[in-house]
This record gives sequence, structure tokens and C-alpha cells, in this order.
Amino acid sequence: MDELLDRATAQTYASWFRALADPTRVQIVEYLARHARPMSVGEIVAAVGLAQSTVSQHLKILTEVRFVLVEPVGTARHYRINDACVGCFPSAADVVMGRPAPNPNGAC
Amino acid sequence: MDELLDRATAQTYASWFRALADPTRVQIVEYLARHARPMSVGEIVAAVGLAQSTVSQHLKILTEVRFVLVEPVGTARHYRINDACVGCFPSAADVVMGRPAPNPNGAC
DNA sequence: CACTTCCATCGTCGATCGGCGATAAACGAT
DNA sequence: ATCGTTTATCGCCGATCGACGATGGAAGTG
Repeated sequence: MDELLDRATAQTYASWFRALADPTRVQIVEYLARHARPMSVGEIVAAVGLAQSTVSQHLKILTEVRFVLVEPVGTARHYRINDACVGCFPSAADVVMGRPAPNPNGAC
Repeated sequence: MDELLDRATAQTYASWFRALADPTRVQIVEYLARHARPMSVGEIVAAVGLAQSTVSQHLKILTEVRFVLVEPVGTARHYRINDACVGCFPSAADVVMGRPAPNPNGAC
């Protein structure tokens, strides 16, 4: 009767979409993508004009779903888009079709 | 220098993703899609097992981005998936490519 | 060693979210 | 007109979010 999509799958989908549910994170992702090179936190801070701690928190959320990747370079950390995750990011059609949600902890 | 995606576009993208950023809304959308027919609020309430006011609020959020459509039928209101919006729902690739966000107030 | 730079984390604050019950509004039926 | 049904809206509450400043840790430089 109920036949609902199981909660765990729904939650995984929701966490994917939540990663891009904030305009600042959308701007960060687009910014990283357009300048197609790893960028430091300082560069991103200068671009978005928010506090460093705020940007760092946004980057953490984006990396938790493997949407951006990070690589330590000396004392800096270079962030870049994970092209694989861009491709596997779920669409509304995936939800509608009831397809299994991509695993955010996996390799996409 | 800044070259950020303009805030309005970013906010439009964010509101699209926010509509599916809650597991209950994901379940509602999948439920509406699988039973491919207009469904009343009461049916959806029975399926998700939450209070009627809560479900009504979720349906409001989903209709605001035209993701589901509503049609009054007597005293009831029938909700159904907007197939056009399923197709035009933005993907991560759209964000990365800087494509203009689909207008949630338009006809998709 | 000290000192600087770059960044993550912590604590706080106001705002928003997701849930609820209660109420109101719209409509059909009696 | 009244009643019952169906749904939207309101007010409230606890939890989470997004922003900030301050602190602290890791790495390079003197």
C-alpha cells in the first residue's frame, strides 16, 4: 500500500541535492569549473567575498559529497571539481524513475 | 577578477535543488511518479505517514517550482508530476557549464 | 627556535526548516 | 442553512543552517 521509496535512498538523494541548495555553493562550483584549475581557499574567498571560515565550511559540504576534490599543496589546499561526480549527479528523472542513488562516499 | 555566477541565477538553481533537498519530498515525488495518476492529499498523507499539514506544506514547496501540478477536483485537489519539469530540472552539469537556470515560474 | 601564512574547527547568533496541532476556508450533500 | 469532508494556513517548537570572529594546527621561512 505504502510502497514508498525507502528512506535511506531518499535521504541519499536529498543530501546530493542539498549540496547545491545554497546559492553560494552554486557560485563556488561554477567558479571552480570555469577556471579549470585547482584553486586555493584564499582565491575562492576573494571571489565570493565571504569570511574565510564560511567558505571553508561550504567547501567541506561540497567535498563531503565528493563534488569537489581537495589536494594539499604545501600549506595550501587546492580544490577542484570532481568531473566524475558532475556526470553522476542525480537528476529529477533519476528520482522519478526510482533509480538507486549514487553513493556519495564511493568513487562515483 | 570576481567573475562569479550572478547571484540571481545561483539562487534560482539553489531553489530548484532545495525542492528535492528533503527526503520526504523525494519520496513524495517518486510516489507521485510511480502511481502515474493525479493523487489527493489524503492519499499522499496515508503513504508518507506524516501529518496532513506537513504534507500540504511539502506539496506547496514542490508546486512553487512547478515540479508538481495541482488541479482542484470538487473539494479535493489532485497533485501530479509535471513531466516537463522533470525533463528540464537542472543538473550539476548545467551549473558547471554556467547555463541559464530554468525559470521556476515559467512553463519550463 | 621563532614567525608568518594558510586553512580547519569551534562557539555563537539570528534565520530558516521540518514537524505538529488547531483553525479556517472551500465545497458537496443533506 | 447546516453539516461533514478535504485541504490550506497559522502559530509554535526543536533542530539545522549560514554567517561570523576567534582559536589552533600544519607547513614553509628566517
